[in-house]
Amino acid sequence: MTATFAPGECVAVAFHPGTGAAVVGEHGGTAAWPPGRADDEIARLERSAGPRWIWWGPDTARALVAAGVRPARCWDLDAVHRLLHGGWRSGPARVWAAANELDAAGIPTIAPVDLFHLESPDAGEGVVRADGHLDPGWVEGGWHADLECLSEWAELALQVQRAQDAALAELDRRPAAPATARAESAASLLCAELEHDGLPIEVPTAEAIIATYIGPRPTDATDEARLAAVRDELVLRHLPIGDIDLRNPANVKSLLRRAGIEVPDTRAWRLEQLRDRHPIIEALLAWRKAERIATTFGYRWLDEHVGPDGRLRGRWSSSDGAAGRMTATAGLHNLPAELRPAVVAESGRVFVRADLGQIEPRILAAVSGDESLIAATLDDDMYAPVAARLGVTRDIAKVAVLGAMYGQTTGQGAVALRGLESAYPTAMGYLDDAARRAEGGNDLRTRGGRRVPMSASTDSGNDDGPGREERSRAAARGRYGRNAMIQGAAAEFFKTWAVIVRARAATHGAQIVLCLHDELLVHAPGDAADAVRDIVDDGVQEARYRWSPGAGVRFVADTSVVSRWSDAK
DNA sequence: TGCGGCTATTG
DNA sequence: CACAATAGCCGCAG
Repeated sequence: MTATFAPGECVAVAFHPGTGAAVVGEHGGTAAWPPGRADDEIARLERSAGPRWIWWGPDTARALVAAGVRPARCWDLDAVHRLLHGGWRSGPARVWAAANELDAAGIPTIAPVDLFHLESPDAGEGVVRADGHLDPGWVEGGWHADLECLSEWAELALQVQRAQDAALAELDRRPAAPATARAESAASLLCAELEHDGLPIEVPTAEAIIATYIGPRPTDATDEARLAAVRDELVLRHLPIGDIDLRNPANVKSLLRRAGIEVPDTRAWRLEQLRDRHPIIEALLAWRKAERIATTFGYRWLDEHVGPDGRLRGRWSSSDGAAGRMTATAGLHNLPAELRPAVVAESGRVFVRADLGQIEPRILAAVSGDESLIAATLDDDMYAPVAARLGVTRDIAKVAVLGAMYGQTTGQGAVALRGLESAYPTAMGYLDDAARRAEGGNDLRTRGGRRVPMSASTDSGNDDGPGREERSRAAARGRYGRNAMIQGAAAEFFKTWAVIVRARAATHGAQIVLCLHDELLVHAPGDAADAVRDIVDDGVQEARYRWSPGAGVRFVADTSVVSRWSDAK
């Protein structure tokens, strides 16, 4: 039997490669297919109805991408749960509990002994227990015991989606929250694709760059240790004293003391100012650079994370951390600039690279609604009008604005901060308000509706009242909360942009291969370069409208078409 | 073995 | 060295 689904209808899907797939539409249509047919039927439904697929979380997205299905629209219960409730903890049991207003502390777990005879859910009890929680056996794998279970799992997903929909609609003064939930869902799917596709790397080029720091690839562990000792010697020969481990900061301090140099720590920026005091400083800085490559971005890193197809792959999360930025492992978010020449588009393809200009101050203007600051965003360089208004240099204006968003209270920016307060009282008031609430341990919510929990982080352990410790912690919470409102909203804007680009670039055979907080790298067929470039640029304006309809803030992107990542900018 | 401190890299 | 992140090595407690 074949169920029909209306175009754009919400259709929950439970999918497991070994079991098959079950779908349940919001208007009651259902279908289920065994493993052999599931992939094709889902792809067919995607083409015919183009539903908004509802699924429990990233595992389903990964399974679909692995099966070759790349849906256009989705609703990721896990991603929306993290948006609504904050933090990183999620998973079906928590998502279900939150949607049904159950205490997460009451979530049942499987006793360890039961793990050994876990075949199918208890016959006596259904998926929803008497206390309202999901049966842990179902959560741990029972949901894909057979097609019948998949159908029930999909039906439950549909129920959670309705609850989330209602919760989003009730968010006070945040009309963009439902749009943010959709963007966050698509971003989660994008993460599954980023994991699958990887970032194109020219391995011989990467090896050549690594070799300039630490020489050719060691033949074995002994050789590796020998080469490391040779590097150590280049530093230690400047001050031949016994038993110094350069990897131990305390040892380095005493080494420098022999050269008559006393430092509170041995960070590079501090050592750089002491370059002319002793030649060992220069040698030590070079050693640090090489050590970094050897341990973190060397041959082992290449072997572990670059596949035989020349793609660098890491684990992606669509909304980790404080304010919901995307995160990635395997060095995808902190690749040293020196290695970027190794990021090369494949033959016949190009990179369309774009970054959002001055995204955080523009976001500040948008979320605060400060008319004067909004006016400043009309400039390509919004620090210029701010500097003119304050009567300071552009550099001072920039430091002051960034300092206001980070919570800086000392240094050069602090003086100009008073100027900001009188010139842009609405924007500064917005930041101060966020900081005050965070200091008091009150939860925050970003423009797009992401909850930033502060209450959980207020535990101060053993302290005797409001002493210096507690005041310092409160101040740290204030800076954290102040910044989370900006960084979090910027992350929402970025993801909205990214998923628009993802959808439109796909029709040209192009894929996003890197997301970097305010920067996109799209791997596109050479003859689609101009089209994708337009998609990226137009996408910024589309994102501005979707994320914040009606606001007069101008957002800008710097876009270029290159073969090598490092050729941009 | 796990965790905090230090260090380096990025936006 | 403000805000965020990942990741490596070291010393120290258990």
